[in-house]
Amino acid sequence: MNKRVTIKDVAKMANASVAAVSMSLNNRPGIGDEKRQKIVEIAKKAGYQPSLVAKTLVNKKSYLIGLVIKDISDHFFAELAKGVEDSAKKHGYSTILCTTDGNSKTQENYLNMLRSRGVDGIIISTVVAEDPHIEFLIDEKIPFVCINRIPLISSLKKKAEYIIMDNYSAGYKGIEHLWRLGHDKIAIITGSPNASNAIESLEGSKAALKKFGLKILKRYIKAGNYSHQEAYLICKRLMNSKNPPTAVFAHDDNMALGAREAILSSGLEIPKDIALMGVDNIKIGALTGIELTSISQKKYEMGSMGVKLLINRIEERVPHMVEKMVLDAELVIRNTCGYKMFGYKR
Amino acid sequence: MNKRVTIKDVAKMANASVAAVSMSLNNRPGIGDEKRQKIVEIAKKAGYQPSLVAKTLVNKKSYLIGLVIKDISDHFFAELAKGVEDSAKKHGYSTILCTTDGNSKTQENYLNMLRSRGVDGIIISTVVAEDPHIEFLIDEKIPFVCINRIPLISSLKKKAEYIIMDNYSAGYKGIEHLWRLGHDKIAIITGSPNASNAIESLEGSKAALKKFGLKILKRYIKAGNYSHQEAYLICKRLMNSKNPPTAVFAHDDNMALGAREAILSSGLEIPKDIALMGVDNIKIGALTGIELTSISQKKYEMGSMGVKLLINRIEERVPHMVEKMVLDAELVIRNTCGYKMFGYKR
DNA sequence: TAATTTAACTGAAACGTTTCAGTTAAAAAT
DNA sequence: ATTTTTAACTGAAACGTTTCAGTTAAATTA
Repeated sequence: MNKRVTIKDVAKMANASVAAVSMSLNNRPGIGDEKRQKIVEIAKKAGYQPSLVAKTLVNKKSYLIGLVIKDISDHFFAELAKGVEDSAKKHGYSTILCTTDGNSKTQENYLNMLRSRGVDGIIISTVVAEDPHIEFLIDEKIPFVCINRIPLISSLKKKAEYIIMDNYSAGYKGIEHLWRLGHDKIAIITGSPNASNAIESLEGSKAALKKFGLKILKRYIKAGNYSHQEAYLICKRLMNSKNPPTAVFAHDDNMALGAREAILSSGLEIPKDIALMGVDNIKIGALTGIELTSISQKKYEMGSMGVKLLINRIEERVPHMVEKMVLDAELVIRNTCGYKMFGYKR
Repeated sequence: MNKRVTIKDVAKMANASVAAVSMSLNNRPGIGDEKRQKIVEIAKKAGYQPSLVAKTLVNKKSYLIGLVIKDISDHFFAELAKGVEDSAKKHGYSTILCTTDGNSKTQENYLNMLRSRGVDGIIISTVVAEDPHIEFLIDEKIPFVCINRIPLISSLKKKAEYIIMDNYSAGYKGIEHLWRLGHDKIAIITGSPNASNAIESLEGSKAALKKFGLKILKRYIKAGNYSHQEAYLICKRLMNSKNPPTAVFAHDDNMALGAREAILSSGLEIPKDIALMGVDNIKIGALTGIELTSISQKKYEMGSMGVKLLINRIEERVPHMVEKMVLDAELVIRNTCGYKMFGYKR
């Protein structure tokens, strides 16, 4: 940092009091038009820029929000982050980027840091089902909104504000689609077992399996932790097993893409030999030659809506209530399941 | 923000002076071991967390860096951001994410904001060739490092620290590869005409064209502004022109992917009917069925190295010199140019 | 014209830290 | 036993703002 020109400096230049300068620059009443204009002008000429850190200290308002995600290079989070940043910018807030890489300790450190920096609120999409850190946010009365994942402990869930997709329904719809296409041997690659979205998707999928009279087989249900690489390995193993599935439903597009590599490298064709389906509807899924059937998640919108909620809460303009939004899970049919080629069988 | 427990509070609890507490907690000398321990313990018990904003104000050190990029949902920037954030975290800094969407006014606003927030330094990858804002960073002595793009005004270029790829060479190598594969009608989709990387890539490409005796034709050289959609449109037009190219070299993978959609939608096959090449080597280029030949950019490394340089500069550990790194442009051959199928013709 | 209201302006405290110059008391040196 | 040195500790100023209680002077009222 540098020898900045401070409010004192302009006070001296304008020979006015520090208070007068502050009032002038912030359009507060209590100062004559003439003097105000003079001060404003002098401040401008001197290149005065207020110190947001000093302001933050006295106003107890930082215009800063924290964004806590797993990995910014993941397409899902990148879109989400874009929504967050755009909306924050529009409302006059800045965004501190915190990526945890799924590490709970890192998340804790970040949460502490954000609090120390006096952020006005937090957008968090890394909470796990029984997250030990969320309580701290509530205790400290730091506004926050969960995106995509929520705490599952009911006392916390009640108090938390969130925007999520209807994951149960997503999990259900995927299986339904595959089943109607004629598949009976459907493998599922789930997310992290401690993430609410993964848990609920799986429940939805299981419910559908049951509904359609399909067995819930351990060997067809594998945890992929939202990792491309992991999904690749799992799928590879699945392909080589004695009774390989005819369809794989990955509960995340990145994993679906990993599975795709495994399938293709086995010489199989999609969807002719095997159906593949993901969740999230990331952009690259639409590329010609990929054309991944998926379940749409409104990533950008979740981000931008998220900060809107957050700011409502921060500025308490809106009569306070804990907002909970669950967005519809919408099937987007492309080419990896074969609907367009073969149609529904049942 | 909230009723936090401050240093005063713990001073009272420990009945010690505020100074004593500060010294204890920061491991400064001048306080007895016994008292220090007692204070540390009490602080911990009370859940004391220092206010980084107060610290910043007095220390004139924020442990904050600004990251200024165009678009976080762009794979290139997302990887870069990951490198930046990881490295910042490792060094104890936090990252403020600023996305400009290519808007110069937005960039200016962000730069001012960052200064007002007292960031210790800035990573910026949105400077244009004749950027009017860079000078301000130099004047204010705010450490910054440019990534991927630099100011081209020589007085500024001299003073700026940066990490870039050898874009000239990238532009050259792409044409060379295509030429050796037998192509004479090569279209180029360039980046933004005011970005140094685009300018230099184009120069490299032109030099190669010349070298190999090819004409530099206006109708084959189009500015795509790093936009997928724009490149799609351009390529579509190219395909429909009376004398369509047999190869297109997009100076960015996103644009290459846009071009790819255009080509494929015309019923042409890659690389059989037309060759396609990009720059950046983004991850999805490696997906089976895409397999885009490209020029590798070390995105993550540029980001992490960038903050390393920045922090050296900030903390002035390293004898000060203006660092300039230009990374090799390395051709990564996949399937969109036909090398593996046909080999070099010349 | 004197008393009162109002508007313009200022000084100083406060926000939560660090640090510097002092003060006190114990330890070391004479 | 007195002086000197050292160590432990404290009060207050400073960082750059905002705000509140006062002060001054001009404008209004009686």
